[in-house]
Amino acid sequence: MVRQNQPTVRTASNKMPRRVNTKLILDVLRKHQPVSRVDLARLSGLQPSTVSLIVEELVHEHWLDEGEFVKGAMGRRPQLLSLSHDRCVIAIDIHPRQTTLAVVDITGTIVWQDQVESSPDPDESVRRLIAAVREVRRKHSDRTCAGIGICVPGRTDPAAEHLIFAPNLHWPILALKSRMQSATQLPVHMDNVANACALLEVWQSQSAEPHDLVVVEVSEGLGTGLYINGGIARGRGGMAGEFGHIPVEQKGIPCSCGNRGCWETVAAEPAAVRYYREKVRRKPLVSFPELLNLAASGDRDSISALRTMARQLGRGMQMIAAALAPAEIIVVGDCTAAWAWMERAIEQEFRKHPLAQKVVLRPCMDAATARLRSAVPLVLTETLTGL
Amino acid sequence: MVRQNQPTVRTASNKMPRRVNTKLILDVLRKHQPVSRVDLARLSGLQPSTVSLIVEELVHEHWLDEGEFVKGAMGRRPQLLSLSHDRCVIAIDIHPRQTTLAVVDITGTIVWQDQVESSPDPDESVRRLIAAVREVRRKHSDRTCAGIGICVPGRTDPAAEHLIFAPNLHWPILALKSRMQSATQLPVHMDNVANACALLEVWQSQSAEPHDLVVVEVSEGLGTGLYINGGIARGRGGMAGEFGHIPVEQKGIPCSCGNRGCWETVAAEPAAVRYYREKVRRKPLVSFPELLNLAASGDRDSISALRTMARQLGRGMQMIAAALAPAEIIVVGDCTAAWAWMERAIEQEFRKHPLAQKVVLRPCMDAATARLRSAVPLVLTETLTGL
DNA sequence: AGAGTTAATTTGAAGTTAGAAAAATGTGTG
DNA sequence: CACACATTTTTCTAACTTCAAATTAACTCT
Repeated sequence: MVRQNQPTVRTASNKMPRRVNTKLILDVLRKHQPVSRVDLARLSGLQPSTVSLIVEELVHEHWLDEGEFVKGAMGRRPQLLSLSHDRCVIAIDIHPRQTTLAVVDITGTIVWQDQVESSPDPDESVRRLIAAVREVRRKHSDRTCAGIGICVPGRTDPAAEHLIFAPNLHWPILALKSRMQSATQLPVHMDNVANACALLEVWQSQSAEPHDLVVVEVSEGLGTGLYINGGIARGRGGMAGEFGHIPVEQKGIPCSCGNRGCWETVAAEPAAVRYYREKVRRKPLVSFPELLNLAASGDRDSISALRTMARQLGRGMQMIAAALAPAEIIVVGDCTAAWAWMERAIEQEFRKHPLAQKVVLRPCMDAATARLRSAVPLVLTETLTGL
Repeated sequence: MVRQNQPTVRTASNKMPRRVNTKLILDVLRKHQPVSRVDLARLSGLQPSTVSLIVEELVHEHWLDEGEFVKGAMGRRPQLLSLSHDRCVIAIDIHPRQTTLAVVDITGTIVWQDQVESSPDPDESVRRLIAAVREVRRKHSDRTCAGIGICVPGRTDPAAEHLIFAPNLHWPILALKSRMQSATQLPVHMDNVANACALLEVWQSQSAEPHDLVVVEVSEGLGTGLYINGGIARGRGGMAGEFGHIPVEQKGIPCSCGNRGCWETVAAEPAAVRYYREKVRRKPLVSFPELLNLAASGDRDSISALRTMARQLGRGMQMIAAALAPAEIIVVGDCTAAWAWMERAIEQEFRKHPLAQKVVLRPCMDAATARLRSAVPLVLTETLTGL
């Protein structure tokens, strides 16, 4: 006799096919829009009749817009369908020195964006953020908001309820997600930069079936977002992806994690600053952004420091390539601004490993908007599978 | 106008809920058998009526056996259901020095097993294997065979059609899968030891929802099977899991991959043999099995060599813990016979890493039968989702 | 013997898709 | 300008599903 009563959600009801097929239609549409119903049927493998039913529903719910009739050869003219600019999500990008609020429609277009000033008092910061979101919703009340996507630096807990580790962030965000959720009555999804960017990359990918990819986020620390088997690998306690804390130097310098010689200690921003100071005679105190500026102005020592960092990045990425054989490794972070100087060094070192030959290695372009646009998959991947 | 006609299988028909729920029922049953229909409903979250329909089907197709009526307190007596011993799979375990053929029923019981002698001629070996399978099917024709699961040392190609890398194996198995498939008209699934064992561990797991886990296979080389996000992580070209080829020594000895100082060079069987030879004055040529025997007879030097290997294993597993945060790391291989001597060393080294604290580290017990029993999930995970 | 209890089945309603047929909406042609 | 033909889209029916409620089955207790 079994008495447990777990409210399992693993069961499939007779509504499941509709959920799956709706997601499928939207996926195909995202990659091929604008597209007609027949082509949607051809591309998805569904029957035209089924496509029509689903499309009707989606148009009615403002996911899709019916467009022009295409003048073609013979026969009835197909009507083009596109993702509606009416549906949007609210994006919140929390960055060490600034917080950005934006409205992004489901096509990925940033409709509106602005900074939100944070306060020294974390609680006040959250209040301001909530107020700003309310304001934005009112201003854009003509659009249907699908939810809120929050992109944070640092680690979130398994359920992405709280921010549990955010060294750079000077205001620890306690229960931001739940407070936002109850204040706005919208679905709120929060995740760290690396995971969010990984989701965005998959979302934007043109390939039919998603392949595994890894996002390496370089900042004060080194974080990775692992997209494996159709989802973000979270691991126990949401701690997966700490390649940055794999030791790579036998007698390295101490790391924040308590260990010594972690990859993070030789390949993140502080390491580049350190390399610079070791080179220059009059040891100046420079921040990483300043280092980037120096490099941009042609300063040799700073470029050299960035190259050293790049080599160390490439070296660590060998581990990622060997461990996971992802199709792509994508670098995110301020350092991508210096990609021109780093590319050769990082490539040279990375490709030394026999298992690194076929991995595409590239920077995430336009990182600032990427963090905002990532709110779309952040919200929709769950919203769509959930209903 | 779109002209592509990909025969996509991503669509959901109205039969999909049945597939999903059937799999769910079997999953719950596997973990709680014997169990009644009502309890199945409670545990799965499905309605009793739905459970009855699915159970009826499963009984009819010989997946389930109806058992006794339980004498309980009041009310109509529930009828117990169990996995049928009637359904079985054929397991083929290809091991460096021997190939084992077995009949395993879906409960995991090994019904019959025997060795198949291999020939110096690979082609002849395949023919003998096929003949042996035919013989076994005739002998066990009273059972319904769900398919064939082949467990191989070495790497298979992405579609697991061919064996592409099997250094230890002296007969390269060309197209074993397809030849077996056409010869027997049964679904054939082939995978390497680490992946197969990972699937088995998940299959046997008593926890409700599967957690990520990693199987480390120690033999001549070091291979891993990564179970992440509900499936084996394969990566591009099926090359995921090569933690063994991550460099861990700055100036290590050359590795078969072309690199130097890979984890594999310091923690696999040849490394243990090397450590032994470095210790002993009269350098004797011993194989790893001989080393294990020496250790079993109390020989200090061999035990010391195994301990050194164990420390190196623990060291490399830190990488796995940091990278993936799996709930478990499971060691497979002949060396598990020496676990008594290795455990402390491996634990001590492994737990040094701050991210390795919560990972369960253990050997796979009864590895020989594990390789055979893994044929069940190897065949059924796809068979069940496929229909 | 009858009330109470629990398990399993039956029945009807509602949601889905597939597939065929029909309708809509064009072009080309005599 | 009627009419055949082409192509897209919708309509309609059959077949499957699950769910929820009602019913039946089988047993215990008083």
